[in-house]
Amino acid sequence: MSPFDVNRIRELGPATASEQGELDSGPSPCGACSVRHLTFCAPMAEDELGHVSKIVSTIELHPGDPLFDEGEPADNVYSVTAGSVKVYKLLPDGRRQVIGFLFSGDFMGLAHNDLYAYSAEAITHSAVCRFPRKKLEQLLERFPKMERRLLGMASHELAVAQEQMLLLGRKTAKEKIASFLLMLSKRSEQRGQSPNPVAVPMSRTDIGDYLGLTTETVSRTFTQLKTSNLISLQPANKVELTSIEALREIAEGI
Amino acid sequence: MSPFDVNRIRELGPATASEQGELDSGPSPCGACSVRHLTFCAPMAEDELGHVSKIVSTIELHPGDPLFDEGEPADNVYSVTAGSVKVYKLLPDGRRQVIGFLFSGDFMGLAHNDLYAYSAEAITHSAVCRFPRKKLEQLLERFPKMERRLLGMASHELAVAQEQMLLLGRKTAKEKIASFLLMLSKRSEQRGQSPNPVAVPMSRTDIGDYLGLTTETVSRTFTQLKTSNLISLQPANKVELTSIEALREIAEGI
DNA sequence: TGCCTGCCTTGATCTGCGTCAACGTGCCGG
DNA sequence: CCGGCACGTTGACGCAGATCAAGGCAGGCA
Repeated sequence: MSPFDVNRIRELGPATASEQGELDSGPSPCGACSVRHLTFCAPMAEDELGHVSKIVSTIELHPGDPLFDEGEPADNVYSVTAGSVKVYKLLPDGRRQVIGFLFSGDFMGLAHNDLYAYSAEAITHSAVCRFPRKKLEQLLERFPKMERRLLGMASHELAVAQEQMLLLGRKTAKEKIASFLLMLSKRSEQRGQSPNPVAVPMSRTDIGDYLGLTTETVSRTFTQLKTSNLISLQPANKVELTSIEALREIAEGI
Repeated sequence: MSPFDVNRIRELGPATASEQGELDSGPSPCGACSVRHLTFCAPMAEDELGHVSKIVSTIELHPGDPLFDEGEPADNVYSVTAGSVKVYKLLPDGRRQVIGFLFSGDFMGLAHNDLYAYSAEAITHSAVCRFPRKKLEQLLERFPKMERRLLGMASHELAVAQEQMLLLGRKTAKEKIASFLLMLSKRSEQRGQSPNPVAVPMSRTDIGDYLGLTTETVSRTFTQLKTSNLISLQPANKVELTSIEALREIAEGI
């Protein structure tokens, strides 16, 4: 049975998902959350988790399900506990920029004004925890260590965003794809999942919109890396990185 | 006398600079800091500023002066109090991405690991406050409201970075330049300086490295906007935005 | 005053990636 | 089992912006 099987999700209590990052659901006993160490809830002590459980609700998402849209009132903050979510911005004529792929532990919706600055949509079968913004702010006020954790995560996000600016502004298509695969692999490893072969759950279009390329160029570049024996495409959207070192050199423009 | 005249800086006490954003310097009586409302020190009460003054030192920078380099130990956090600073990342072969232009109130150096993720260098004659990281962390622990302010500023930075990803990944040269000028104008206004004509203190090369373009393309695009009577170039690196509305439509890709 | 140097502008040409088009492939429902 | 549809791949061609090259212009200095 796949860890993402819907029936299994229904069977699971909210926090019994294994370290593979499966779905939480149900009325949120945070105490059993298997990915808590990855989230902004990490610094909370066991006996404080009740305060978190009290304000959180869990949401199950299926591929393509929207979570919120750019411009809506930012009433909630979300934390991904399983699966994968993409966040993106649109131009009026439909041009799209994916600004991030989110996995277990990542949060979204921390708006600096009162509107979401981007839209969010599930890529795979996923689970997220929803925190009403006002209540979360009260919680942060009471638990500064949680606020500190959030600041640490935000400044990490910022560093990731800056790295992405370098990629978008100055790297070639080949360098972009190599960087992207290495990033996915590294993040997969950080979550305790296989870094190689790495799961690539998003479509070519999503990848293109993340890297500032078209789907055709993404496809051609995958083919090129495959032909150079740097990667090999495997079933179920897995990609094997045949030579991580060579990929790293390409990614850095060496 | 120009507000950036070196002699004037020497004359100024550290906090007597006017609302125009002139240079602070000297042994930092934060109480007189004219841009405090823009910085992460904003939430501190008058009678708490001594704690800040005690750990801060002010630094004067001349055009081209480096402040720190990518990869160095991130021992300090900096807050810009006057002038303009650029932060950038390099690829091994010298390709450069400017990831931000900083003005009064902006901070830098909040690294998520222990190394700076980018380099910083003064564009114009500038002043920055230096906070030893460890001591700042102690201060944040004691004053959660300061940490909250920093979180707010970091999440604002994040939103700006995401907007920049949209620009880098999906906008044309003309849209990039229009967006850039409007951003400079807006930020100038936020600091209480003239939004129009707007000061453009950075070189064409810096602009290109910020927008993912070459200097030639930046120059040509300025010429094109000038020819279309949307902007006019004025002395002292000022640019008048002749039709903000038209520029906004271009910037949004309408 | 005149030279030098750094920055900006402009022109000619090239090219990486986008665009347009066709086709392959796998999944799902009837 | 078959048709339809979404997604991925491949090919031919075009173009926005890069590259290469040549001046222009203003400020600093002897």
